[in-house]
Amino acid sequence: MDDAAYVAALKAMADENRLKIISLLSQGTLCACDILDHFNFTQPTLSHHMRVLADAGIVTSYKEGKWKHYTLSEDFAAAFFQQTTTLLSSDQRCVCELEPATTKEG
Amino acid sequence: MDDAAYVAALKAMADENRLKIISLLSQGTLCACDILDHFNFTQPTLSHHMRVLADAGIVTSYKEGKWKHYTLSEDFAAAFFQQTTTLLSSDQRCVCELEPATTKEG
DNA sequence: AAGTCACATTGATATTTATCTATATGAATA
DNA sequence: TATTCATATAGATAAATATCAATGTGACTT
Repeated sequence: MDDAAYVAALKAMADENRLKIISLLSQGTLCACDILDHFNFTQPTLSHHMRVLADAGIVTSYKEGKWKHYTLSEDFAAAFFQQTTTLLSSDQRCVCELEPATTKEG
Repeated sequence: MDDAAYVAALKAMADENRLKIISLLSQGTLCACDILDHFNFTQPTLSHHMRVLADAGIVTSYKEGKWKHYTLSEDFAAAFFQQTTTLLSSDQRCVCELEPATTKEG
């Protein structure tokens, strides 16, 4: 997981409903319809949230007939902890040495 | 850190610029003007970002004359790791037992 | 083949938010 | 006291996004 993927993961997690989905999936695999039962938003909204989580690499999925099953990514937790540790530890590569994204006018 | 505070922390972290600010502060205390040197956005924008980080409990600050110094919260890292561990572990309190926020019709 | 079920996509809307310019505040300084 | 410096606040704008209703798609069922 690189920095961009870490930001994407944080963005995906930074939503009450998606956090609850992650919490549900930490118990085991669920199909979309079972996840939907725990919420009051509509099916397209769940579809949106699941896509965000999948794009961020937090969940994986497979189809079985009509159903789509979602599982927490095996690697996600370890990679996320790793990146968070790097971020918050003082011995990381020092970002202060990096240039701003574009040059300021002098 | 409760669930609401955890979401707030994730929202605050889910921004490239604020992540970089956190990374800078992991090296030690900095005043706002020193942080600003590493970015190309304006001073009011930094002020906004620092407020978000402070409101989320990620940074603390104190004034010294004209300067405002920012430091990573001492407790934040441990609390964040704790919450993340709880979220991703399968032996958490099962969210699936919780009711949806409002009752569905039917 | 027609219908139903599970899920995805489209297009619209409302809210949030990152950013800016302009200005205010408050402390140091000349 | 007038100025300058560091930071905050206000107000505006543009982009992102969470949500919905409507519809499409693909698989199973009858």
